[in-house]
Amino acid sequence: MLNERRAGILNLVVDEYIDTAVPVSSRALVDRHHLEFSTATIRNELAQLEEEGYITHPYTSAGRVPSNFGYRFYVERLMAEEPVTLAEQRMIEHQFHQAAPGYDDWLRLAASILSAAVGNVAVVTRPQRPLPTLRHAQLVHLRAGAALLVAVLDDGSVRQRIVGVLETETQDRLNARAERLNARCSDAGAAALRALADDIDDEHDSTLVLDIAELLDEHDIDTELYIAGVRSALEQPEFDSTERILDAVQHLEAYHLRGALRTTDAPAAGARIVIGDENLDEWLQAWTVVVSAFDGPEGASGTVAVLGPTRMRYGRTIPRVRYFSSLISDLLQEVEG
Amino acid sequence: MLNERRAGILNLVVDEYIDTAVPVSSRALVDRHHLEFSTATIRNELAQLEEEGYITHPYTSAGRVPSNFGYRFYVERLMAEEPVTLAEQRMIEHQFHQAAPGYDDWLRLAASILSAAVGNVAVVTRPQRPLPTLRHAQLVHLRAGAALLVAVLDDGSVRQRIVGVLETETQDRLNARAERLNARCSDAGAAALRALADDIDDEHDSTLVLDIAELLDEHDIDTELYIAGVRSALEQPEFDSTERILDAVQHLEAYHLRGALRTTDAPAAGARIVIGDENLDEWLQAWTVVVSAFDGPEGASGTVAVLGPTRMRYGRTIPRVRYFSSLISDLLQEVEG
DNA sequence: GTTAGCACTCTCGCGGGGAGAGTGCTAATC
DNA sequence: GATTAGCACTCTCCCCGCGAGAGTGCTAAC
Repeated sequence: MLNERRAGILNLVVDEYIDTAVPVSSRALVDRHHLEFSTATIRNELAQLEEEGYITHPYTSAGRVPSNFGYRFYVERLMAEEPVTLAEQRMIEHQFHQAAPGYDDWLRLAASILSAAVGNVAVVTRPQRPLPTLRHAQLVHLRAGAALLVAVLDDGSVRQRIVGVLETETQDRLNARAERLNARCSDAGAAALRALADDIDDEHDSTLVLDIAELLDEHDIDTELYIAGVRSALEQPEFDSTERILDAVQHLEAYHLRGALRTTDAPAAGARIVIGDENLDEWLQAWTVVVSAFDGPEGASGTVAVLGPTRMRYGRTIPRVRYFSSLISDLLQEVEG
Repeated sequence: MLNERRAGILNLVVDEYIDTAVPVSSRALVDRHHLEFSTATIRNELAQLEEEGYITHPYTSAGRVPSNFGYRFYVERLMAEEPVTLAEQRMIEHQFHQAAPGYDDWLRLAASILSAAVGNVAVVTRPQRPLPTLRHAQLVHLRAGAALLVAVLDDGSVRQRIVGVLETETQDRLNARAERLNARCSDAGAAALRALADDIDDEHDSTLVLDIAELLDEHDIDTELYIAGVRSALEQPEFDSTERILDAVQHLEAYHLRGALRTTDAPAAGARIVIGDENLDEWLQAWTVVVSAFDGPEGASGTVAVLGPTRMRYGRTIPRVRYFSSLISDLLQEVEG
């Protein structure tokens, strides 16, 4: 369908457009890449490429712009990847080893370095287990009648809620109660806890167990997200009008991103690329998402993603998302004291 | 200095400008408020007000715009407050009682309702104690040689970091170690922990105690922030150019806001209003911050704030910040089961 | 002290128009 | 048959000018 010359021209068109954000003319192609054909020949080929749906015209006589279909083909067949150089790797790893070890700093750092490297929004999620179990529950006395229930899960995440308790409970009595709960509930998942709750005589203990079960289920809602580089993405020429920026700002909030990342499941190795209208969310139709999963301890997994306009430096972005995904996996493996 | 009529006119100018965002002309004042004087008289008064620094001119022949000094005077002497009506209060309280009790949902909700009520950015911080002490420490086994240290503080906040441990530690042994630490360290502050660490023979326990002390000190860095309403603030006409929006977007990230709120200490009762160049942060020079503190349990305190352009509906914003501040205090007092 | 009147200033929006960039097509060329 | 030169045509973009309109400041009269 696409002979070699035509594919080569498509490649150049996409490269050029990604680089300049300006619709690509036949003249620009010939001049900047010293093609051995005249602009007229190139024009014929461009017309063909348009016919086949790889590129379009913003208006009658302007240069060509890749279509989503064109980007797809480019990503799968044409694109030259720009690998992460050793020097770059060393710089990045250096920054990680300077940060305090811990999810918070590492994941925040990852988002920030990645976004700077690709010039778009980067999002990293904290690793979570699909069906977490309870490691340890705790009750912190707030005041007569109320306590903070803190649950530490087996993937290390922490969830809390305020619960009512007897007016007479002191911190000591709450501790005793918590110990009792831990003895019975440690390592139980939400379903197991619900079953357990029925067998417990003490009414208050039983309610607490149900509370914990609910906390375990809050999974999706509560995923911690680390976002960076909103500004650099919005500086791209596609965001020329204020409404476009405001829309983007609104959607790039944690709440929306969580939903967006949930719909595109991330491959453990390599990266998934979702271009433009391949996205399910409507607001993402003009965006491309490059996403990959990384491994945390105990079967937990997190997500690394980059979001940007469909006109994105794919050749640069994709290897870097892959690299960060495996880098974080490694870091979490090799934590030293 | 400012006779009654002049003050009244200033009041009208500020009201009008806040409402329309258009420089206020003598004609507009006379027509819209049925003044008993002619535009010429008003013009004379406006010229006087300008002389005295309450208002300015964007260019030679345009209407008047309040200066920061004018806003200050308006806020302190002129402004008519728009109290939170009973109906409004009921609606708001209703929403709170529908949410799951807990800092997370409540504070997020507070930010979101407040921002909708005033049409600007709202920020709420989780209540923290100035010098927190340890409630309970915990070690979660990650893998051989590494564990997650989780510290629950007396204000209910949770901090964690990854720490190195002996290769041979199992979860059971980590539990035992944690219990040993809790027995000695409960209710200790950072300073007390540091002193304690010297007396501990076991080298690993001692390191852990120091780790906990560091976690207690992370105070500022780690404040949880709930931000809402960025979009509605940026929709105001002062953000007409894309650079202005991008600058604002960048600065309205959690990282910057934390710094901004730290510099303006919030009064426990009432609200502090910091207008334009009264702000220390440079990027805030075009913003007004209305901030108030609320009480959490155990002497902890949090912050409610609204940020917007200096042209802000002060009469509406200030009572609402006050109201939310006391509402949150109350909610945290009266938690029921 | 107040006001009518007027000259003056500055912005804003609109329309015209020319330059320029590109295309598509046709006819000639290799 | 592929390639190319040439040319007419299209569409955008930007600049410019200009008139309308909004407002002021000032002066002189009330």
